[in-house]
Amino acid sequence: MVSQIRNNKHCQCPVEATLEVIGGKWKPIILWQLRTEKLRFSGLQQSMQGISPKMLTKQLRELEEDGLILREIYPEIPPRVEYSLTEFGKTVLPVLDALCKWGIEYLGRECLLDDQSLSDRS
Amino acid sequence: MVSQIRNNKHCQCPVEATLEVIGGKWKPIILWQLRTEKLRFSGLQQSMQGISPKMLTKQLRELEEDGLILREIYPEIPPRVEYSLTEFGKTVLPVLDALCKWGIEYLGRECLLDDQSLSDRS
DNA sequence: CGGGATCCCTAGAGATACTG
DNA sequence: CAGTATCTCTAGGGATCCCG
Repeated sequence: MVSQIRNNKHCQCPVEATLEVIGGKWKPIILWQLRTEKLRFSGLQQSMQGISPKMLTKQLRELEEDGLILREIYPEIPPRVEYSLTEFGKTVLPVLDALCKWGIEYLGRECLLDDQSLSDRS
Repeated sequence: MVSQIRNNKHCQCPVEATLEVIGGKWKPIILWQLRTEKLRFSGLQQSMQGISPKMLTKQLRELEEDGLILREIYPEIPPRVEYSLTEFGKTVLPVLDALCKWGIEYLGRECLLDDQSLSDRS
């Protein structure tokens, strides 16, 4: 798995390296959306208000390159592509969960995403 | 404490809101450096290879504005300013720890910072 | 449907020099 | 010492149009 990770030489700090993989404006949301179900490109685009197709493509390619998500192409007419979390991708969910919990507890942000399945938040 | 947080209207997702506060290239490192000791501006600058004074100032101001760090000014000649974590700032350490651990475990990054005091990493 | 290609454009980072 | 002030410059995001 590790071999699939982009080797960003400028990332020496593991925190920075992690943020390089799961951080940014869109990646946490993408990972969160894929947490429970496979989604198509158009499905993801709809669930992420305001993202352009170019940006969504870029984020998905990077997540795929890092081995977090799987891209399955069905050679149909019209074409269908489904994205899902890999087993490796699932290992970041607890980390996202930690970020989410701190945001809710200390920043008073409500979780606009589906907050039912935060692992064991009371 | 919460009232001290900048109200970024564009941050609805708590994960994004958290990353707004502790994310980026420099903030995790600053918080990490301050974890065990007060540091002066020059001390921080030395421990963070390559950061410009302008950028360091900006990051410190934002962290202060968000209530994570305390800025103490000693009216001496030459002037002395010391930065330290607030109690609120200490609450993010476990989150940083989670990011750090994932980076080390799954990205194979070594912790170049002082990795002794990662809470209870075996 | 699921993108790619192109153009544009500005926020923000670096470098350098200066100051109370 | 602990920062500002100024300038420059480019990576990266939005908008638009096109393609297999």
